[in-house]
Amino acid sequence: MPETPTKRGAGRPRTRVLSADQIVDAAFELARTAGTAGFSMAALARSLSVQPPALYHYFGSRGEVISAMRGRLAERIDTEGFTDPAVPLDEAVLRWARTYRDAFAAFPSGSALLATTSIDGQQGSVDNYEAITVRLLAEGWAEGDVVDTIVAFESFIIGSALDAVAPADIMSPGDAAASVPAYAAAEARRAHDAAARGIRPTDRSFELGLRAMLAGFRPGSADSSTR
Amino acid sequence: MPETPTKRGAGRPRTRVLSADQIVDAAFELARTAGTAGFSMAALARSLSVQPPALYHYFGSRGEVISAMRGRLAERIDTEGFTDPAVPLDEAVLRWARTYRDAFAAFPSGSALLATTSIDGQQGSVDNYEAITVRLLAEGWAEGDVVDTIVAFESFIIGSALDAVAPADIMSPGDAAASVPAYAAAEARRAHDAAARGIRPTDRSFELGLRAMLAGFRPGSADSSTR
DNA sequence: ACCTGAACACCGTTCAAGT
DNA sequence: ACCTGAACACCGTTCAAGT
Repeated sequence: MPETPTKRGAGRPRTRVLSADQIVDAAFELARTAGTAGFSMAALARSLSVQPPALYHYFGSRGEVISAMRGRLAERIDTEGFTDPAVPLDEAVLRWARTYRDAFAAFPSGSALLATTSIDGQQGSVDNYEAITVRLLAEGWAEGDVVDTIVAFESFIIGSALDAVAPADIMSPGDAAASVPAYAAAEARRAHDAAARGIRPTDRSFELGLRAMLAGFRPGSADSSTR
Repeated sequence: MPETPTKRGAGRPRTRVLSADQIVDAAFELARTAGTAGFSMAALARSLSVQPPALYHYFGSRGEVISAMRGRLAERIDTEGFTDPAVPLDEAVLRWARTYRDAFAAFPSGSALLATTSIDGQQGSVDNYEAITVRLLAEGWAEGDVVDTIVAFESFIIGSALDAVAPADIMSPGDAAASVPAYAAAEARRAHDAAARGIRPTDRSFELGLRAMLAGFRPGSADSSTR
């Protein structure tokens, strides 16, 4: 939807029409309204009332736009609990994991892209990793277990973010309910319990899994599982 | 690459050229060789030496082809441990989770697609859920926790499958190493330890996280975390 | 029924303009 | 420097053919 129907002719405009930040803003808005399938450079350009090639002055490719979106999301992840000794480790992890999942669940295709795109050089992400590493070492983690612990939590968080943006009925047995009575009953119960609590089923799965990982991950817990 | 350069004219061929199974076979081969970006109906048709519209006689859309691939992968997930009382629960979960991750890590874009596509009506998947549900109930799980437990494990597994297909250096601090000394050292240690064990770092993260979840998830463990 | 060929409405990206 | 317009090589999907 062009906000101003004034036709821009060819040539450099007198005043700058775009900015990298503005493009990223519009990209989030587009991802929210158009979804993963509708997320294209052409649609992004339309939402900004410019021609697609104009975007390439600010970003070298579609991938770079997505990478910039990822950087924005990373800013919303709260890792401050790790550097504050007054915050217990469990609490720090809970805050980190919840803000992490929320940030990426807000960008439907973000989780998958995040998970498969290299962090390399993304200064923000790396700073977060440093804070977590320092804290885990202080809590007694073996140096060789620190990154594996972070990756295991991130895998759970990213998988949970994907689940959070999945269709609400993704776990429903549908027409097959009659042939899987125990599962169908458990699934109905889950939906009912979540509704009674005023949350989504996916939210409780996340909290449950997160606490299980917290309970299972203790310093040295890796020793027995090393093969 | 056309295997036979014989030009097929218009009209129904005397003998059937395609089959649904054959298309799915070719789709896996294409996903393997061309990756997510190169996975298109046009490329799939080329690999089968047919024109793209021919595929639509067997599958209604690109999404249906992917759904069929997902069905194939689901067949490779081992849930037999859950129905065999001689197999301890932990062992059953380990087998299930490992075969699950391996199956989807073999199909790069599969994990993200799996996670965001409804299971609804997929008979194979639902049968697996029934077996797991029956076992968890027998082990003392509350009915209201069963599906959340399954979803939490699946979130971890899918996130881990994404990590397994990510670039090997995804956790490397790269140029930022100097500014994050503790993390850089821990990351180098992780890479070194994995190499010494003859495995990939991502494999150990998976095993570590899986065992943490197993240790943390016990019947009734949800009670204290319900909010 | 099962394929080709033509067609439609899209893409991402490049590049020569114009100011 | 920063935009438009034209162009290229692709897409997914539909539909009218042909046998």
